[in-house]
Amino acid sequence: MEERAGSAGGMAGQRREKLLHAAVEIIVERGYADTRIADVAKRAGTSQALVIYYFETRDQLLTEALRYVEDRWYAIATRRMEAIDTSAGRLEEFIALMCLPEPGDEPEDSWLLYLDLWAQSPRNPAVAAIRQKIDDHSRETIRSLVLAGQAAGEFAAVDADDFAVTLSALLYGFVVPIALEDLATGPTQAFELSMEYVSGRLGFPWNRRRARN
Amino acid sequence: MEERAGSAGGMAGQRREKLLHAAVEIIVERGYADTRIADVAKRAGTSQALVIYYFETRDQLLTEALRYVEDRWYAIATRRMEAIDTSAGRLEEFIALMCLPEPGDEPEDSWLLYLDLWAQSPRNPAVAAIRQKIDDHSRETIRSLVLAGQAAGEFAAVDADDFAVTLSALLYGFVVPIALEDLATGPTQAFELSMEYVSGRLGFPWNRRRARN
DNA sequence: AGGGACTGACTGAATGTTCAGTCTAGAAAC
DNA sequence: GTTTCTAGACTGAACATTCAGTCAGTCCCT
Repeated sequence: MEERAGSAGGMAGQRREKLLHAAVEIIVERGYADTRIADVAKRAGTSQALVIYYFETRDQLLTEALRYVEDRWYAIATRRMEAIDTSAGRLEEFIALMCLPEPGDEPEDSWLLYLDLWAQSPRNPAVAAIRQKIDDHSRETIRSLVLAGQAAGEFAAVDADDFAVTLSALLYGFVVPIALEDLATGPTQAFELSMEYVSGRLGFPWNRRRARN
Repeated sequence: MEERAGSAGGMAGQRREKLLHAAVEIIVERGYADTRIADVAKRAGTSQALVIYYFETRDQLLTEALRYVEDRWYAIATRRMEAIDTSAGRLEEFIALMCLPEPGDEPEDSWLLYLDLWAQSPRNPAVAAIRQKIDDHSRETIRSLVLAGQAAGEFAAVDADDFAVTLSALLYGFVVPIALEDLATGPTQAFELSMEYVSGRLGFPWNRRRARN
């Protein structure tokens, strides 16, 4: 153990984040319902009691872990999209982020987390709130992208709300087979079919390029 | 390890089905992971030991319950679709069955089951197989409907496979908010947006009617 | 009588949470 | 500058409960 814990804030904050990171890993491996405090503690190299010391209850640990993932995902997504200047390009990036797993992905980016998120939602209000926020965020991202693209003359005049609801559903529908590695609907196919729908509906040109390393 | 207990006998068969029915109810109420043998036994009015007597393990009980639901759903769907004579009408019925919950619905028709099905799939091969079968079945249903409609001149010439994959994803994407009663994407909206996509893509006329008794 | 359907009582293995402290770093007191 | 004190970080060991699965035996039909 190199570091001593004393200094207020700094050390404790790091410890907290390490626990969250460990929790996410275990959730992906064992599933939300089968994630034990003991597993998380062992993965983080500490005691069970410490986990409770930081999070009070198992439930709070797990829900905070989900929030942690969600916040990180959108932070990355926002940064990546802002680096692109056309609405069509941004929308394509958004779709790629959802459909195409990337080589250096952390386990915490696994879509498996979303399946657990959905399954826990009906009986866990805290989880349900996280899911609602993610879904709203997704729809709003698409909606504002469409409006911006229409204002810039890139996109045809479709109802932005209806389009957002539909595309969001389509993408989450693809999340299931992608997360479960269903051979019948691979990431590339999901990406291309999504782009075909989007470009067709919004009336901008798009052709299968992007080998996505 | 022989055959399952009394799969042929009258009384035993009924008992078995009652247990499955109870299991489905409990899964919908408490969630797959939190479904206890004791809950199922109590709901069915028998003892825990009897449940094990019929199903050997908790896992077999739960996976068989999922199979039971799936079989019943498709039996009903097939019957309903066969009562309609146009491909467009059949497709509409299929979409309605997926999007619009009906008044007299048994709890076992709840889409909540699907969320659990997906969440269990990554770590439970038996569940994964059921999910795969359901998904394949869904895609194949759509695909053959499209081919039939094209042969009859009802539908435009789209790639039936791509269309099936896309529509299947869209519908399952709508299943999430419908099951979770997300106000942002209600059943009626999901149905109408799905039909708009389908009619637009396949090139047949459709207008918002159907009050769905 | 015999066999299948069925049960109450039990067990052993988890597992979330509590608890009674230990240890350390720095502040306060001297 | 040394000692004392304090608060927070952290832990090992229990505790209390929950559950899947076992077992010895009962009931009932033929």
